[in-house]
Amino acid sequence: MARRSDHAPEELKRLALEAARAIVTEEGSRGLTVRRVAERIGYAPGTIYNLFANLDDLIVQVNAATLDALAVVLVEAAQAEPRARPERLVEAYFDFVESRPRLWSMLFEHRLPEGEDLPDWYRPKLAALISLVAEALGPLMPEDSAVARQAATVTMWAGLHGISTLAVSSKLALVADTKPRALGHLLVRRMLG
Amino acid sequence: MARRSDHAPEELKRLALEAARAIVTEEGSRGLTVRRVAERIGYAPGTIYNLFANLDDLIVQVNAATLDALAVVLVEAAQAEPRARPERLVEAYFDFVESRPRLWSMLFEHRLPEGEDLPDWYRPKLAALISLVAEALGPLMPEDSAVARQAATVTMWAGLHGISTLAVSSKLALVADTKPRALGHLLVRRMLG
DNA sequence: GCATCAATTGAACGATGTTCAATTTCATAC
DNA sequence: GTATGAAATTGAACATCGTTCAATTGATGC
Repeated sequence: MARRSDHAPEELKRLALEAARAIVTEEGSRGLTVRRVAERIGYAPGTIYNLFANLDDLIVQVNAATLDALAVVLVEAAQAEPRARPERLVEAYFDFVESRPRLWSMLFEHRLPEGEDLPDWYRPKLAALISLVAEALGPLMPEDSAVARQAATVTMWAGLHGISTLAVSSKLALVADTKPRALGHLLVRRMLG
Repeated sequence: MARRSDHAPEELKRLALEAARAIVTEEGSRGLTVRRVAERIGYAPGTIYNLFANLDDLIVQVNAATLDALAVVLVEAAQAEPRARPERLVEAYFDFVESRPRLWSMLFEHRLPEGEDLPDWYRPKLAALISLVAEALGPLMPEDSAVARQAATVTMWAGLHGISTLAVSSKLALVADTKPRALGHLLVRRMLG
């Protein structure tokens, strides 16, 4: 049984990504295998390789979707009036992380094979996220030059990232009794002067 | 051929950890397998399971050693006169990360199987690191309560962690042309008010 | 020298990512 | 309707992985 026009090729890819997302959500990235994804969508393992170069490619695409979802959430938080934005952004960020801890883990813990780089289409996604925050917080930042504002934004972003990944891997709770979210607010408050 | 008194049991464990460390240093955590470690020390795969519960256990112990090495480096940096400490600590931190990027990656990217926690002896190692920084920077911090100082310290620590892991996975270079180290200094400067 | 015991082995198992020749289905042409 | 060709799908095969464990080996105590 080949060629099922059950699903157009694009549809099939969407199905596979959705299945992968579900597996990671339910049991973490360790449960994500090519065979499980195939089984879940009712195809043979080999079919996955028509849709993705390999398992790493599939993972990167799931991660990209997670990044997109984060962008949506942050865009909304950035609509708030300027002075409320820092709080809103931090809240939105941690709400997102806490609602998808396993997808979040995979997003930042997955490593490509040595020497392989993230695909070119990945960079704009990350850059868009940073720009979003930079523009939302720009009016509130003390620094004058655009370069300095960019540096401050990236630092905040990396800082939030650090807090959330340590929290998700339960390494933060080992050394702090303060909620991750509170540390995030502290960080942003200080970074904005 | 059994019982080689070539190596006492403790010595053998040390050898295995050193072999694992070398493999990760040379080719990253993806190259680390039980069979490769065994081969490298001239034993059969099964022997590794006399020394470690499983591969995850071995990895956690390599990671613990990395953490210990970081502590050594930071202790030295903390000897400086109080006002020079922030700079020195940040420099020492990034020197360390840049000198062992692959060990560093594994330290924070490795995940235990779902539901398994880090061993109990791991917590004090992390806590000691935080205390070290907290005590070194305490005199320079504007906050009054010990709780607030702890929160600020953890935030700095998590922030540096975020910056360095994004840098090591080359995600930072995608969005910032500022050197990670400079972002680290910026973060600490702001966090210390 | 013999028996005991623990360390060590390596074959075996199930599962993994990946490949690819063979098969099956669909669209098209007649 | 049927034949043809292209394309999608299959699933067996391969190498490798983590892990287990009965068998084997070497040292130790008597």
